[in-house]
Amino acid sequence: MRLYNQLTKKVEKFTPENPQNVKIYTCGPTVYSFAHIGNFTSYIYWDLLVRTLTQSGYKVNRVLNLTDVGHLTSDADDGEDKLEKGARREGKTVWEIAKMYSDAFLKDYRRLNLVEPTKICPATEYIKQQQELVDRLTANGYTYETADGIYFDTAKFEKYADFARLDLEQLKAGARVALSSEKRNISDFAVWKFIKEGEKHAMRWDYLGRPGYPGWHLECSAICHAELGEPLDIHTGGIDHIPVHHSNEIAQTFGAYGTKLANYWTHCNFITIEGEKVSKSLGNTYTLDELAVKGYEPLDFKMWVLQGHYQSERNFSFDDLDGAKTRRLAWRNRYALALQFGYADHHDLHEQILAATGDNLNSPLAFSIIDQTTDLSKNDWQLIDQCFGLGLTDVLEPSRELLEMIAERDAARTAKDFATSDKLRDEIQAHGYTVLDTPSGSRWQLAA
RNA sequence: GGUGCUGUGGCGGAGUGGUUACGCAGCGGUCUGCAAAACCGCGUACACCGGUUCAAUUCCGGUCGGCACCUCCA
Repeated sequence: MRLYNQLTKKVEKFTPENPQNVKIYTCGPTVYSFAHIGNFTSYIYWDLLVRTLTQSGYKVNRVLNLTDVGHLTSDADDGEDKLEKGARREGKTVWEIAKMYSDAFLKDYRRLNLVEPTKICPATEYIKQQQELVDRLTANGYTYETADGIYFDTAKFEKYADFARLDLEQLKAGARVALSSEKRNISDFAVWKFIKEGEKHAMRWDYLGRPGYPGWHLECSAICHAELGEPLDIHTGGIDHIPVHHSNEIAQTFGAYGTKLANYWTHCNFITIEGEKVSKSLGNTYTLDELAVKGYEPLDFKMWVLQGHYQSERNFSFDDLDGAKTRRLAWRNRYALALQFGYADHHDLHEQILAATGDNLNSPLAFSIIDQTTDLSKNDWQLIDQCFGLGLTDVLEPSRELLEMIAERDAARTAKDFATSDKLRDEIQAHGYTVLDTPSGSRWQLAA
């Protein structure tokens, strides 16, 4: 198994600390609105990662967090809390908002046939651990206090800029957010925010004798420490996390525990939609439900995602999605034929697929192998489903009545009674199946 | 301004110093009562300019594009 590692900026051989307990942490969603296809792109690629590791014989122990704590929409002091905003918009409490969107996320997660994490951790269930982390940072001399919170002093962690190759001087020049007057360095970040008297903030916890809430980077370090322990084998996320979120996680964990957070850091690229960046304000993104309305199953979308490589920029378009949908239907029908013809197993298929996916998750190459191998067996397709989770083998076989109808049509056709034969074919089609006439008799397929 | 990624046939998308990627769409053929499917075949792709080399889409240098992140974001 080879994997790109952001720590070294190159593809490396993957060697876990313990093959029987490969520790993976995935930065999860902030649950303040419905997750869209851009969000799910990353979880689909991490599903591929987990499946590839499992297929390679590793035992995966994976934690996914849910950011259900409200955080500021920007670093500016007057920024608005996303959950609070969502709650006001929908006339619900912040807790109801978090619950509702967490449930929606997990429902979509399952619709995409994504392997369940070993544990899913809502950040609000780890407040004590986050406070303890701040305690340790303070005890170790990494923090300072301002009027609005407790900040991490990034100047105290000399390797801060290395991970993202940040140029802190230049960052200052190009920053689009004004430097808070009390921050010592442009890259310093809040680990704990105070709630001022009279300030509305529904989610609040007492800390150091006053109400407040955790900074938005804190939860990942705290949950990793509590649930997995450092070093993790792999920490995943989107490329947007590299410069800020993950740099901060690394700094916090080192500051609190003196340890390396993870051995491998891997990030997926962002997709654009019809040539534009995914943006909620542009309203150019889609949820799985919105795709379903247009006639695409969640797994058709997953097929589209896996046709590309996780590190490349993809542009989503419906023309492309049509292609992925067609290809997936063709695969399901190849499975249907495998059921009816009973092809022999291809014993080297597993090895061939792993040679591709094990090489930095090259799913497009794996797919080409599947297309080039004819007459795949039932078992082969089941293996492919284990590798990619595309729901190819949950094909619903025709009922006994339908099979009889197919046989009846075949008989009519052999007797050259084409009127009856064609009528039966239409009826069968109405039930969602297409009939194929092969030299060895009629076979069924799923209708498009 | 900084950092990183990227430029492959109609579209998407792997890969490689010299031999078919693959998929979708299209075209032709075999088969077929018709249709469908399946199978076979077809398109003279690798941004541009130099360099290295017997040979470069593949390595090196430069030019010109495109994109993302640096702000909550996967």
